[in-house]
Amino acid sequence: MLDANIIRTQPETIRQMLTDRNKDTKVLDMFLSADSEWRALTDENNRLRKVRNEVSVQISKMDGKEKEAKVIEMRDVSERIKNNDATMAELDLTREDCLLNIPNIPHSSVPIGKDSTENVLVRECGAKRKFDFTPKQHWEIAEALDIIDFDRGVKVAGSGFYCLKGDGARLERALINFFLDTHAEQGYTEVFPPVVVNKAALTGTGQYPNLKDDMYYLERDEMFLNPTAEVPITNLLMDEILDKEQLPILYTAYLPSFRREVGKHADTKGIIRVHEFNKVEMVRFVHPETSYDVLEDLRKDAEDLITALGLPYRVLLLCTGDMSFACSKCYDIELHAPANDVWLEASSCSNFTDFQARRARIKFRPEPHLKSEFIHTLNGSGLALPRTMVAILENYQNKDGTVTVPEVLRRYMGGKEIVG
RNA sequence: GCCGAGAUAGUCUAGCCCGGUACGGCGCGAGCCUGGAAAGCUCGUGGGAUCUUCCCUCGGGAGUUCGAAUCUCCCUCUCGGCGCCA
Repeated sequence: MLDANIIRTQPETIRQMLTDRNKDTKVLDMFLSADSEWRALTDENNRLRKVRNEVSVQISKMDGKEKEAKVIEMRDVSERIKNNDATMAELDLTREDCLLNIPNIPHSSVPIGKDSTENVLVRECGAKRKFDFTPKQHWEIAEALDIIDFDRGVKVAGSGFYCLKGDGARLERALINFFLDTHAEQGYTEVFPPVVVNKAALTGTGQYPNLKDDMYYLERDEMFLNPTAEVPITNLLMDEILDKEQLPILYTAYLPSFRREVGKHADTKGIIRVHEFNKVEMVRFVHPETSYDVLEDLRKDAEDLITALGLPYRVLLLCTGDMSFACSKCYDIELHAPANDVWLEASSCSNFTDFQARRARIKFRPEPHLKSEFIHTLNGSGLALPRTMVAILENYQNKDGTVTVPEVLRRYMGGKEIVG
Protein backbone atom coordinates (compact mmCIF):
# COMPACT_ATOMS: atom_id res chain seq x y z
CA MET A 1 0.00 0.00 0.00
CA LEU A 2 0.94 3.60 -0.38
CA ASP A 3 2.07 5.94 2.35
CA ALA A 4 -1.15 7.61 3.60
CA ASN A 5 0.77 10.89 3.84
CA ILE A 6 1.45 10.92 0.11
CA ILE A 7 -2.24 10.42 -0.60
CA ARG A 8 -3.20 13.23 1.78
CA THR A 9 -0.65 15.72 0.52
CA GLN A 10 -0.72 14.86 -3.20
CA PRO A 11 -4.21 13.62 -3.96
CA GLU A 12 -4.07 14.88 -7.55
CA THR A 13 -0.97 12.81 -8.28
CA ILE A 14 -2.85 9.76 -7.07
CA ARG A 15 -5.93 10.66 -9.10
CA GLN A 16 -3.81 10.94 -12.25
CA MET A 17 -2.13 7.63 -11.43
CA LEU A 18 -5.48 5.85 -11.10
CA THR A 19 -6.57 7.30 -14.43
CA ASP A 20 -3.30 6.18 -16.06
CA ARG A 21 -3.90 2.71 -14.70
CA ASN A 22 -7.41 2.73 -16.10
CA LYS A 23 -8.89 2.50 -12.58
CA ASP A 24 -11.83 4.20 -10.93
CA THR A 25 -10.90 7.19 -8.75
CA LYS A 26 -13.81 6.62 -6.36
CA VAL A 27 -11.52 4.79 -3.94
CA LEU A 28 -9.38 7.91 -3.59
CA ASP A 29 -12.29 10.18 -2.67
CA MET A 30 -13.58 7.60 -0.24
CA PHE A 31 -10.19 7.48 1.42
CA LEU A 32 -9.82 11.25 1.63
CA SER A 33 -13.18 11.80 3.27
CA ALA A 34 -12.88 8.88 5.72
CA ASP A 35 -9.33 9.91 6.51
CA SER A 36 -10.04 13.56 7.30
CA GLU A 37 -13.00 12.63 9.47
CA TRP A 38 -10.90 9.98 11.19
CA ARG A 39 -8.12 12.45 11.83
CA ALA A 40 -10.49 15.02 13.32
CA LEU A 41 -11.90 12.43 15.71
CA THR A 42 -8.43 11.16 16.57
CA ASP A 43 -7.52 14.68 17.50
CA GLU A 44 -10.58 15.11 19.69
CA ASN A 45 -10.00 11.79 21.40
CA ASN A 46 -6.37 12.61 22.02
CA ARG A 47 -7.46 15.72 23.88
CA LEU A 48 -10.08 13.82 25.86
CA ARG A 49 -7.58 11.11 26.71
CA LYS A 50 -5.15 13.70 27.95
CA VAL A 51 -7.79 15.00 30.36
CA ARG A 52 -8.66 11.50 31.48
CA ASN A 53 -5.02 10.54 32.03
CA GLU A 54 -4.40 13.62 34.16
CA VAL A 55 -7.58 13.35 36.19
CA SER A 56 -7.09 9.62 36.77
CA VAL A 57 -3.85 10.35 38.52
CA GLN A 58 -5.54 13.05 40.60
CA ILE A 59 -8.37 10.67 41.55
CA SER A 60 -5.91 8.15 42.91
CA LYS A 61 -4.85 10.76 45.46
CA MET A 62 -8.36 11.87 46.45
CA ASP A 63 -11.09 10.47 48.61
CA GLY A 64 -14.60 11.19 49.83
CA LYS A 65 -16.95 13.63 48.11
CA GLU A 66 -14.22 15.22 46.02
CA LYS A 67 -13.30 11.86 44.51
CA GLU A 68 -16.89 10.91 43.87
CA ALA A 69 -17.56 14.11 41.95
CA LYS A 70 -14.51 13.62 39.75
CA VAL A 71 -15.40 10.02 39.03
CA ILE A 72 -18.85 11.04 37.86
CA GLU A 73 -17.33 13.74 35.68
CA MET A 74 -14.91 11.26 34.16
CA ARG A 75 -17.64 8.74 33.44
CA ASP A 76 -18.96 11.20 30.91
CA VAL A 77 -15.55 11.80 29.36
CA SER A 78 -14.98 8.08 29.02
CA GLU A 79 -18.37 7.68 27.41
CA ARG A 80 -17.47 10.26 24.79
CA ILE A 81 -14.13 8.57 24.11
CA LYS A 82 -15.89 5.26 23.70
CA ASN A 83 -18.44 6.67 21.26
CA ASN A 84 -15.71 8.32 19.23
CA ASP A 85 -13.76 5.08 19.21
CA ALA A 86 -16.71 3.23 17.74
CA THR A 87 -17.12 5.79 14.94
CA MET A 88 -13.38 5.78 14.36
CA ALA A 89 -13.27 2.01 14.09
CA GLU A 90 -15.74 2.19 11.22
CA LEU A 91 -13.87 5.01 9.54
CA ASP A 92 -10.62 3.16 9.99
CA LEU A 93 -12.03 0.08 8.30
CA THR A 94 -13.01 2.20 5.30
CA ARG A 95 -9.63 3.91 5.35
CA GLU A 96 -7.72 0.63 5.47
CA ASP A 97 -9.95 -0.93 2.85
CA CYS A 98 -9.27 2.00 0.52
CA LEU A 99 -5.55 1.90 1.21
CA LEU A 100 -5.45 -1.81 0.39
CA ASN A 101 -7.22 -1.13 -2.88
CA ILE A 102 -5.12 1.75 -4.17
CA PRO A 103 -2.44 0.40 -6.54
CA ASN A 104 1.24 1.29 -6.58
CA ILE A 105 2.45 4.41 -8.39
CA PRO A 106 4.09 3.55 -11.74
CA HIS A 107 7.67 4.69 -12.30
CA SER A 108 8.16 7.63 -14.67
CA SER A 109 9.75 5.30 -17.24
CA VAL A 110 6.55 3.27 -17.54
CA PRO A 111 4.57 4.04 -20.73
CA ILE A 112 1.02 5.28 -20.22
CA GLY A 113 -1.49 3.08 -21.98
CA LYS A 114 -4.90 1.52 -21.52
CA ASP A 115 -4.22 -2.20 -22.00
CA SER A 116 -1.85 -4.88 -23.31
CA THR A 117 -1.96 -3.46 -26.86
CA GLU A 118 0.05 -0.47 -25.63
CA ASN A 119 2.90 -2.39 -24.01
CA VAL A 120 6.30 -1.51 -25.43
CA LEU A 121 8.53 -4.07 -27.14
CA VAL A 122 11.97 -3.77 -25.55
CA ARG A 123 13.67 -6.36 -27.74
CA GLU A 124 13.28 -9.65 -29.50
CA CYS A 125 16.00 -12.26 -29.13
CA GLY A 126 16.68 -15.41 -31.12
CA ALA A 127 15.19 -16.11 -34.52
CA LYS A 128 11.81 -17.81 -34.74
CA ARG A 129 12.26 -21.46 -35.69
CA LYS A 130 11.72 -22.23 -39.38
CA PHE A 131 10.27 -25.64 -40.31
CA ASP A 132 10.48 -27.76 -43.45
CA PHE A 133 7.36 -29.58 -42.25
CA THR A 134 4.13 -28.43 -40.63
CA PRO A 135 4.88 -28.00 -36.89
CA LYS A 136 2.52 -29.76 -34.51
CA GLN A 137 0.79 -28.28 -31.49
CA HIS A 138 2.44 -29.05 -28.15
CA TRP A 139 -0.46 -31.22 -26.99
CA GLU A 140 -0.29 -33.30 -30.18
CA ILE A 141 3.41 -33.87 -29.67
CA ALA A 142 2.98 -34.68 -25.97
CA GLU A 143 0.12 -37.11 -26.47
CA ALA A 144 1.86 -38.90 -29.32
CA LEU A 145 4.98 -39.34 -27.17
CA ASP A 146 2.82 -40.28 -24.15
CA ILE A 147 4.56 -37.70 -21.95
CA ILE A 148 1.43 -35.78 -20.90
CA ASP A 149 -1.80 -37.55 -19.94
CA PHE A 150 -4.60 -35.02 -20.06
CA ASP A 151 -7.56 -37.35 -19.47
CA ARG A 152 -6.15 -39.04 -16.39
CA GLY A 153 -5.14 -35.72 -14.87
CA VAL A 154 -8.74 -34.59 -15.21
CA LYS A 155 -9.88 -37.86 -13.64
CA VAL A 156 -8.09 -37.27 -10.34
CA ALA A 157 -8.53 -33.49 -10.04
CA GLY A 158 -10.75 -32.03 -12.74
CA SER A 159 -10.70 -29.88 -15.83
CA GLY A 160 -7.56 -27.78 -16.08
CA PHE A 161 -5.30 -30.35 -14.42
CA TYR A 162 -2.96 -32.74 -16.22
CA CYS A 163 -0.44 -35.47 -15.54
CA LEU A 164 3.15 -35.46 -16.77
CA LYS A 165 4.48 -38.91 -17.48
CA GLY A 166 7.77 -40.66 -18.27
CA ASP A 167 10.19 -38.29 -20.04
CA GLY A 168 7.61 -35.52 -19.66
CA ALA A 169 7.80 -35.77 -15.88
CA ARG A 170 11.55 -36.06 -16.09
CA LEU A 171 11.83 -33.05 -18.38
CA GLU A 172 9.77 -31.03 -15.89
CA ARG A 173 12.12 -32.03 -13.09
CA ALA A 174 15.14 -31.29 -15.30
CA LEU A 175 13.87 -27.78 -15.95
CA ILE A 176 13.22 -27.16 -12.25
CA ASN A 177 16.71 -28.33 -11.34
CA PHE A 178 18.32 -26.37 -14.15
CA PHE A 179 16.51 -23.20 -13.07
CA LEU A 180 17.36 -23.61 -9.38
CA ASP A 181 20.99 -24.48 -10.05
CA THR A 182 21.36 -21.47 -12.32
CA HIS A 183 19.82 -19.18 -9.71
CA ALA A 184 22.19 -20.57 -7.09
CA GLU A 185 25.07 -19.53 -9.37
CA GLN A 186 23.45 -16.12 -9.75
CA GLY A 187 23.64 -15.69 -5.97
CA TYR A 188 20.19 -16.74 -4.78
CA THR A 189 19.57 -18.84 -1.69
CA GLU A 190 17.16 -21.67 -2.35
CA VAL A 191 14.16 -21.91 -0.05
CA PHE A 192 11.25 -24.33 0.02
CA PRO A 193 8.36 -22.54 1.73
CA PRO A 194 4.85 -23.83 2.55
CA VAL A 195 2.46 -24.32 -0.37
CA VAL A 196 -0.43 -23.17 1.78
CA VAL A 197 -0.58 -19.51 2.74
CA ASN A 198 -2.70 -17.44 5.10
CA LYS A 199 -4.56 -14.20 4.60
CA ALA A 200 -1.86 -12.09 6.26
CA ALA A 201 0.74 -13.30 3.76
CA LEU A 202 -1.58 -12.72 0.79
CA THR A 203 -2.34 -9.22 2.07
CA GLY A 204 1.37 -8.58 2.48
CA THR A 205 2.16 -9.08 -1.20
CA GLY A 206 -1.10 -7.59 -2.49
CA GLN A 207 -3.04 -10.63 -3.77
CA TYR A 208 -5.58 -10.15 -1.01
CA PRO A 209 -8.17 -8.71 -1.23
CA ASN A 210 -8.28 -7.92 -4.96
CA LEU A 211 -7.41 -11.39 -6.32
CA LYS A 212 -9.18 -13.45 -3.69
CA ASP A 213 -11.66 -14.95 -6.13
CA ASP A 214 -8.86 -16.35 -8.26
CA MET A 215 -7.43 -18.43 -5.43
CA TYR A 216 -8.31 -21.81 -4.00
CA TYR A 217 -9.58 -21.33 -0.47
CA LEU A 218 -9.53 -23.96 2.28
CA GLU A 219 -12.52 -22.71 4.19
CA ARG A 220 -12.28 -24.99 7.19
CA ASP A 221 -8.75 -23.81 7.99
CA GLU A 222 -8.94 -20.30 6.53
CA MET A 223 -5.99 -20.92 4.27
CA PHE A 224 -5.30 -20.57 0.56
CA LEU A 225 -3.35 -22.62 -1.95
CA ASN A 226 -0.28 -20.70 -3.05
CA PRO A 227 -1.08 -18.57 -6.13
CA THR A 228 2.59 -17.70 -6.74
CA ALA A 229 5.73 -18.38 -4.71
CA GLU A 230 6.17 -14.62 -4.43
CA VAL A 231 3.65 -14.81 -1.59
CA PRO A 232 5.30 -17.28 0.81
CA ILE A 233 8.84 -16.16 -0.07
CA THR A 234 8.33 -12.43 0.35
CA ASN A 235 6.38 -12.91 3.55
CA LEU A 236 9.12 -15.00 5.12
CA LEU A 237 10.43 -11.63 6.27
CA MET A 238 7.06 -10.21 7.33
CA ASP A 239 7.28 -8.01 10.46
CA GLU A 240 11.08 -7.99 10.47
CA ILE A 241 13.56 -5.16 10.79
CA LEU A 242 16.81 -6.04 9.04
CA ASP A 243 20.28 -4.63 9.53
CA LYS A 244 21.67 -2.71 6.58
CA GLU A 245 24.39 -5.34 6.21
CA GLN A 246 21.83 -8.08 5.63
CA LEU A 247 20.70 -6.47 2.36
CA PRO A 248 20.33 -7.47 -0.35
CA ILE A 249 18.66 -10.82 0.30
CA LEU A 250 18.08 -13.06 -2.72
CA TYR A 251 15.77 -16.06 -2.49
CA THR A 252 14.69 -18.57 -5.08
CA ALA A 253 12.17 -21.36 -4.77
CA TYR A 254 10.47 -24.04 -6.74
CA LEU A 255 6.81 -24.24 -5.76
CA PRO A 256 3.53 -25.39 -7.29
CA SER A 257 1.10 -22.54 -7.95
CA PHE A 258 -2.69 -22.68 -8.09
CA ARG A 259 -5.12 -20.44 -9.95
CA ARG A 260 -8.84 -20.83 -10.32
CA GLU A 261 -8.76 -18.90 -13.62
CA VAL A 262 -12.38 -17.87 -13.24
CA GLY A 263 -12.54 -15.87 -16.45
CA LYS A 264 -10.59 -18.50 -18.37
CA HIS A 265 -10.79 -18.51 -22.16
CA ALA A 266 -12.45 -21.61 -23.54
CA ASP A 267 -9.98 -21.85 -26.41
CA THR A 268 -6.83 -22.50 -24.38
CA LYS A 269 -6.10 -26.08 -25.20
CA GLY A 270 -3.10 -27.91 -23.78
CA ILE A 271 -1.10 -26.63 -20.83
CA ILE A 272 -0.88 -22.92 -21.55
CA ARG A 273 -3.48 -21.99 -18.95
CA VAL A 274 -4.03 -24.54 -16.18
CA HIS A 275 -5.16 -24.57 -12.55
CA GLU A 276 -1.98 -26.02 -11.09
CA PHE A 277 1.47 -25.32 -12.47
CA ASN A 278 5.03 -25.43 -11.32
CA LYS A 279 7.14 -22.33 -11.21
CA VAL A 280 10.58 -21.31 -10.05
CA GLU A 281 10.53 -17.85 -8.55
CA MET A 282 13.18 -15.27 -7.70
CA VAL A 283 12.62 -12.71 -4.95
CA ARG A 284 14.98 -9.91 -3.93
CA PHE A 285 14.84 -7.70 -0.83
CA VAL A 286 16.94 -4.61 -1.51
CA HIS A 287 17.97 -1.14 -0.38
CA PRO A 288 15.41 1.38 -1.73
CA GLU A 289 17.99 3.32 -3.73
CA THR A 290 18.95 0.29 -5.81
CA SER A 291 15.64 -1.24 -6.80
CA TYR A 292 15.34 -0.01 -10.37
CA ASP A 293 18.86 -1.17 -11.22
CA VAL A 294 18.12 -4.47 -9.50
CA LEU A 295 15.03 -4.89 -11.70
CA GLU A 296 17.31 -4.96 -14.74
CA ASP A 297 19.49 -7.62 -13.09
CA LEU A 298 16.46 -9.68 -12.20
CA ARG A 299 15.19 -9.53 -15.76
CA LYS A 300 18.59 -10.62 -17.00
CA ASP A 301 18.57 -13.58 -14.59
CA ALA A 302 15.34 -14.76 -16.22
CA GLU A 303 16.58 -14.07 -19.76
CA ASP A 304 19.78 -16.03 -19.13
CA LEU A 305 17.70 -19.17 -18.57
CA ILE A 306 15.91 -18.74 -21.88
CA THR A 307 19.11 -18.01 -23.75
CA ALA A 308 20.68 -21.15 -22.30
CA LEU A 309 17.65 -23.16 -23.43
CA GLY A 310 18.03 -21.68 -26.91
CA LEU A 311 14.47 -20.45 -27.18
CA PRO A 312 13.34 -17.37 -29.13
CA TYR A 313 11.77 -14.75 -26.88
CA ARG A 314 10.84 -11.12 -26.54
CA VAL A 315 10.80 -8.64 -23.68
CA LEU A 316 7.91 -6.22 -23.13
CA LEU A 317 7.74 -3.22 -20.86
CA LEU A 318 4.19 -3.18 -19.57
CA CYS A 319 2.17 0.02 -19.84
CA THR A 320 0.26 1.55 -16.92
CA GLY A 321 -3.04 -0.06 -17.90
CA ASP A 322 -1.66 -3.60 -18.09
CA MET A 323 0.59 -3.59 -15.02
CA SER A 324 -0.54 -5.54 -12.01
CA PHE A 325 -1.74 -3.82 -8.86
CA ALA A 326 1.35 -3.91 -6.65
CA CYS A 327 4.18 -3.14 -9.05
CA SER A 328 5.67 0.16 -10.12
CA LYS A 329 7.44 -1.25 -13.16
CA CYS A 330 7.19 -4.61 -14.85
CA TYR A 331 8.77 -6.52 -17.72
CA ASP A 332 7.08 -9.53 -19.25
CA ILE A 333 9.22 -12.08 -21.00
CA GLU A 334 7.45 -14.13 -23.63
CA LEU A 335 8.55 -17.31 -25.36
CA HIS A 336 7.72 -17.96 -28.97
CA ALA A 337 5.46 -20.95 -29.65
CA PRO A 338 5.72 -21.68 -33.40
CA ALA A 339 2.71 -23.96 -33.95
CA ASN A 340 0.30 -21.05 -33.66
CA ASP A 341 2.97 -18.34 -34.00
CA VAL A 342 2.09 -16.90 -30.59
CA TRP A 343 4.05 -15.43 -27.69
CA LEU A 344 3.64 -17.04 -24.26
CA GLU A 345 4.32 -15.14 -21.05
CA ALA A 346 6.86 -17.24 -19.14
CA SER A 347 8.16 -14.60 -16.75
CA SER A 348 7.04 -11.38 -15.21
CA CYS A 349 9.76 -9.33 -13.50
CA SER A 350 8.54 -6.54 -11.24
CA ASN A 351 9.72 -3.86 -8.89
CA PHE A 352 7.23 -3.31 -6.06
CA THR A 353 9.22 -0.51 -4.42
CA ASP A 354 8.02 -0.20 -0.80
CA PHE A 355 4.43 -1.18 -1.65
CA GLN A 356 4.65 -4.79 -0.44
CA ALA A 357 7.14 -3.94 2.29
CA ARG A 358 4.68 -1.48 3.81
CA ARG A 359 1.88 -4.05 3.73
CA ALA A 360 4.07 -6.81 5.14
CA ARG A 361 6.03 -4.47 7.45
CA ILE A 362 9.50 -5.39 6.19
CA LYS A 363 12.01 -2.76 7.20
CA PHE A 364 15.70 -2.14 7.56
CA ARG A 365 17.70 0.20 9.75
CA PRO A 366 19.99 2.41 7.61
CA GLU A 367 22.23 3.06 10.62
CA PRO A 368 21.94 1.59 14.11
CA HIS A 369 20.67 4.82 15.67
CA LEU A 370 18.40 5.85 12.78
CA LYS A 371 14.72 5.17 12.27
CA SER A 372 13.86 2.04 10.32
CA GLU A 373 12.71 2.40 6.72
CA PHE A 374 10.80 0.13 4.38
CA ILE A 375 12.92 -1.96 2.04
CA HIS A 376 12.07 -2.53 -1.61
CA THR A 377 10.97 -5.92 -2.91
CA LEU A 378 11.20 -7.37 -6.41
CA ASN A 379 10.31 -10.68 -7.93
CA GLY A 380 10.34 -12.50 -11.20
CA SER A 381 9.53 -15.93 -12.51
CA GLY A 382 12.53 -17.91 -13.51
CA LEU A 383 10.53 -19.53 -15.10
CA ALA A 384 6.96 -20.77 -15.29
CA LEU A 385 7.18 -24.44 -16.23
CA PRO A 386 4.21 -25.28 -18.49
CA ARG A 387 4.83 -22.52 -20.99
CA THR A 388 8.53 -23.32 -21.07
CA MET A 389 7.53 -26.90 -21.73
CA VAL A 390 5.25 -25.79 -24.59
CA ALA A 391 8.05 -23.71 -26.12
CA ILE A 392 10.52 -26.59 -25.86
CA LEU A 393 8.14 -29.16 -27.33
CA GLU A 394 7.16 -26.94 -30.23
CA ASN A 395 10.57 -25.41 -30.97
CA TYR A 396 12.58 -28.60 -30.55
CA GLN A 397 10.14 -30.91 -32.38
CA ASN A 398 11.46 -33.01 -35.22
CA LYS A 399 9.74 -34.16 -38.40
CA ASP A 400 9.42 -37.74 -37.05
CA GLY A 401 7.47 -36.55 -33.99
CA THR A 402 10.36 -36.77 -31.55
CA VAL A 403 11.70 -33.86 -29.52
CA THR A 404 15.36 -32.96 -29.15
CA VAL A 405 16.38 -32.28 -25.54
CA PRO A 406 18.03 -28.82 -25.20
CA GLU A 407 21.70 -29.32 -24.48
CA VAL A 408 21.72 -27.69 -21.03
CA LEU A 409 19.03 -30.12 -19.83
CA ARG A 410 20.72 -33.35 -20.94
CA ARG A 411 22.78 -33.76 -17.79
CA TYR A 412 19.51 -33.67 -15.85
CA MET A 413 18.00 -36.28 -18.18
CA GLY A 414 20.65 -38.95 -17.80
CA GLY A 415 22.38 -37.76 -20.98
CA LYS A 416 19.28 -38.29 -23.10
CA GLU A 417 19.34 -36.30 -26.38
CA ILE A 418 15.97 -37.20 -27.86
CA VAL A 419 12.54 -37.79 -26.35
CA GLY A 420 10.62 -40.25 -28.45
C1' G B 1 -8.12 -34.06 19.29
C1' C B 2 -7.11 -33.57 24.90
C1' C B 3 -4.17 -31.33 29.01
C1' G B 4 -0.58 -27.84 30.76
C1' A B 5 2.81 -23.51 30.42
C1' G B 6 3.83 -19.16 27.92
C1' A B 7 3.73 -14.33 24.48
C1' U B 8 6.21 -7.27 27.67
C1' A B 9 10.28 -2.36 23.23
C1' G B 10 16.25 -4.37 18.54
C1' U B 11 17.22 -8.31 22.33
C1' C B 12 16.91 -10.44 27.44
C1' U B 13 13.81 -9.44 31.37
C1' A B 14 10.78 -7.07 36.02
C1' G B 15 5.87 -5.72 36.96
C1' C B 16 0.46 -9.50 36.92
C1' C B 17 -1.56 -12.70 42.75
C1' C B 18 -3.22 -7.28 45.36
C1' G B 19 -5.56 -2.04 38.92
C1' G B 20 -2.92 4.16 39.63
C1' U B 21 2.97 7.63 34.54
C1' A B 22 6.18 0.00 31.87
C1' C B 23 11.71 -1.37 36.37
C1' G B 24 16.25 -2.82 34.77
C1' G B 25 20.36 -5.41 31.89
C1' C B 26 22.58 -6.08 26.98
C1' G B 27 23.30 -3.99 22.22
C1' C B 28 23.42 0.66 19.51
C1' G B 29 23.94 6.14 19.31
C1' A B 30 25.16 11.28 21.25
C1' G B 31 27.69 13.99 24.98
C1' C B 32 31.12 14.58 29.28
C1' C B 33 35.96 12.79 30.60
C1' U B 34 40.98 11.55 27.81
C1' G B 35 47.02 13.01 24.31
C1' G B 36 43.88 8.90 22.21
C1' A B 37 41.06 4.82 23.80
C1' A B 38 38.86 1.70 27.57
C1' A B 39 36.25 2.25 31.97
C1' G B 40 32.97 5.54 34.36
C1' C B 41 29.00 9.16 34.27
C1' U B 42 24.66 11.79 31.70
C1' C B 43 21.04 11.60 27.96
C1' G B 44 18.71 9.01 23.91
C1' U B 45 17.20 4.37 21.46
C1' G B 46 8.56 1.22 19.28
C1' G B 47 4.49 4.04 16.24
C1' G B 48 1.75 8.54 15.18
C1' A B 49 0.51 13.91 15.24
C1' U B 50 -1.29 20.01 14.34
C1' C B 51 6.06 17.88 17.15
C1' U B 52 9.37 22.79 23.48
C1' U B 53 4.07 19.19 23.80
C1' C B 54 0.50 15.38 23.31
C1' C B 55 -1.67 10.57 22.06
C1' C B 56 -1.07 5.42 21.28
C1' U B 57 1.91 0.79 22.26
C1' C B 58 2.72 -5.04 27.05
C1' G B 59 0.30 -11.43 21.02
C1' G B 60 -5.09 -9.83 18.81
C1' G B 61 -10.20 -8.52 20.06
C1' A B 62 -14.28 -7.55 23.44
C1' G B 63 -15.84 -6.42 28.51
C1' U B 64 -15.57 -4.41 33.80
C1' U B 65 -13.55 0.43 35.75
C1' C B 66 -12.72 7.41 36.72
C1' G B 67 -8.33 4.48 35.42
C1' A B 68 -6.24 -2.18 32.74
C1' A B 69 0.35 -4.98 31.08
C1' U B 70 -2.42 -6.25 35.73
C1' C B 71 -9.34 -8.42 36.57
C1' U B 72 -13.20 -11.29 33.17
C1' C B 73 -14.43 -13.60 28.38
C1' C B 74 -13.20 -15.01 23.24
C1' C B 75 -9.34 -15.82 19.59
C1' U B 76 -4.23 -16.52 17.44
C1' C B 77 0.57 -18.27 17.82
C1' U B 78 4.81 -20.71 20.46
C1' C B 79 6.74 -24.48 23.72
C1' G B 80 5.93 -29.06 26.58
C1' G B 81 3.03 -33.79 27.70
C1' C B 82 -0.66 -37.40 25.91
C1' G B 83 -3.33 -39.37 21.66
C1' C B 84 -3.38 -40.26 16.34
C1' C B 85 -0.25 -40.76 12.22
C1' A B 86 2.87 -40.65 6.35
